[in-house]
Amino acid sequence: MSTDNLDRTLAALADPHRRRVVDLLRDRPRRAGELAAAARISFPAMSRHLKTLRASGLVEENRDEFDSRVRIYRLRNEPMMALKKWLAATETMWTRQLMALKAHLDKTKR
Amino acid sequence: MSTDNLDRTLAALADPHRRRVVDLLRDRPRRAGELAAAARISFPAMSRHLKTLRASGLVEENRDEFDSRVRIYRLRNEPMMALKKWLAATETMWTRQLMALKAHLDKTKR
DNA sequence: AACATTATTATCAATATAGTTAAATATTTC
DNA sequence: GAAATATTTAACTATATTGATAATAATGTT
Repeated sequence: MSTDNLDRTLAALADPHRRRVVDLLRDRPRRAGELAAAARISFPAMSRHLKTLRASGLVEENRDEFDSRVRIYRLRNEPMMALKKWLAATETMWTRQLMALKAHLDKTKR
Repeated sequence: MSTDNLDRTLAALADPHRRRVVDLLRDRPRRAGELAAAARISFPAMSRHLKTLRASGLVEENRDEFDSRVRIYRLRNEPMMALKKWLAATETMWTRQLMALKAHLDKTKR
């Protein structure tokens, strides 16, 4: 089965460390090293998680304007919006079912 | 890092076959065999995917009322709602940032 | 230029995931 | 009760993921 963008978003979010990163980036953009320290894993491990997150489009990277050794990661909202949209479809289903149930009950009552 | 419920939900949804199942179950509850056929994978493979989905709480299983050999799977909404809630937190962030930007622009204009 | 800092890529071992076929379980049908 | 049906569990293989340490790359500092 082909792996579309939503798949990669969900796969990226499935890992606890990566979800932690997303949660941290919600507050503000942060440097790679800061994220590694916060997640209590090695720099290389975090680096690969960030790569995964970047590939999914969930985060973007920019060099610090004063020290280009430093890479600042920040959240992108597009993948989240896509996920939200997919979730909305599920909700539509529930609404539909509730309406069907209501219709049924109304009919039975008659 | 501990694997909480949201992690398991996301991990379950990360697999394309399992997302396909969720999409199929949106229409209506279906039997295990029907899902395997629709996803073009073997019964055992589907069975394990369903087990994963059940463990995450995304689906529930019930025997068919007329033929108890048949197992009917249907969607549960609770994990989806939890996911939606988590997503909402991210959106809050964007709103906050936009408001901050607006405040900044207002100040600069003055 | 030499050294320090920030982060990534390479390599390897451990673990997890997913698929397949064969066997087992439970239930219905004849 | 023997055969058929629906599904799961077992056993095994192939592939992917993740983490750690060592090596590399790029930039900044003295």
